[in-house]
Amino acid sequence: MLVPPSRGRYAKGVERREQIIQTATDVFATEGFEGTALRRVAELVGVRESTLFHYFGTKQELLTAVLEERDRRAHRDLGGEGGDMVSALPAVARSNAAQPGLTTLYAVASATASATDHASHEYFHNRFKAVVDNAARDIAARQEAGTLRTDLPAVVLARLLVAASDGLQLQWMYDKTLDMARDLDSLATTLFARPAVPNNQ
Amino acid sequence: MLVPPSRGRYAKGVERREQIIQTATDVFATEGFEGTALRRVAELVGVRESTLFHYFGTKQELLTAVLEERDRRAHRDLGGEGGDMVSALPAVARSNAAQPGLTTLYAVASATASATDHASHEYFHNRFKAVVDNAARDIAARQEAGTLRTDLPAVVLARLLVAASDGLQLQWMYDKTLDMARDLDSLATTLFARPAVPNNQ
DNA sequence: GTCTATATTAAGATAGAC
DNA sequence: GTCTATCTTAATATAGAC
Repeated sequence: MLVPPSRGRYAKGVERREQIIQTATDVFATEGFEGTALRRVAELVGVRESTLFHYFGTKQELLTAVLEERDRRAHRDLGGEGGDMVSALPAVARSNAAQPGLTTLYAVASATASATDHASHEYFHNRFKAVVDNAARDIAARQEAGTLRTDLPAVVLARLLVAASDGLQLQWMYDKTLDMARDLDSLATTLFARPAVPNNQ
Repeated sequence: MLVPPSRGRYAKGVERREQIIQTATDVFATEGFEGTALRRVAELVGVRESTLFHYFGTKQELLTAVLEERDRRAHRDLGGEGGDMVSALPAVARSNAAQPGLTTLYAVASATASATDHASHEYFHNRFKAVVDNAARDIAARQEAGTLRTDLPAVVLARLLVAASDGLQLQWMYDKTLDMARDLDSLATTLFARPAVPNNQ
């Protein structure tokens, strides 16, 4: 990311890299992160532990790669760029509900990495900024189009939308019968709706 | 709990118990939970480690006691029972922002304890239920009083309010310049406001 | 003042990190 | 394999009921 390799990665390396991330995703999602030794991941991939460290210098770095890959997939699955985030969040929630292990992994990591010296701190810091900014851009566009309330700044609505998303996820982790997508949809469509001009009082 | 003590706790024991919780609160809030040995807490209290284990069977149990005491205090500081939760949350947020360590401790623990076999799982499960129920009761009362929108069920609004609260806290952990209280106030007063009856369109 | 539950500690087993 | 932190067990000191 910082220094591009002078020769580029060999095809085999790229593939192995993906394979490790995929396996680590499964293992971390199933057995947790803290409690799991990289040995498990290495065994399932069919390589030595040292091979893992060749690709990812530390266990935390591998975790960050897993989370980044999750982001990339979510992004891909929900169609391209920044647009339409308000209506996309319920779908994201539905997808997350279908992957309890991975979703919990994200939640735990996001809370744990808040210490500034934590290895994944920068990742989450940037992620929150990017997600809120994206949402704000989308919301601002809708406000200009007249389909969203304008009595609060787009950034505030964006923060609240993202916050509700993460907060509902936490509640869902303790009660899997909760329908995050439904509640988020209520927020996005009903609460964010443009209030009618008052006719009296 | 199962067998009630035949004689009850001595005054000395009650006091020491409180002292341990207070010290553990400071230590965990400052140095974290995972990374901290109970030895540190014992030293600061001025007792042996085994004394800690006499009062709290496990480290997790001590953590749960710390979190419960935090709840009790927050409850006390904001005046009595369930009422007025909607307008109280911004104040809670302000109070939390003034205690970054303790707030982070709660956030990390709440995400970590979601596994059903985790020692603090039941505590958080009950807590979420109680907090959302309280909020829902308050919101329902305001809906009947005509001061809150009625186009969404009280429970949904309650879940969203609590979710926004926890979610904003997470964002704040990565950007301490965020004003959680202000955003929460916008949610509670503006978004939850009763929409006017439309006059046209 | 005696008695026994509770408070405290000492010593060591176990498990996990490095 | 070594080291450190968590937890157990058992034994001693002390508070407070009677």
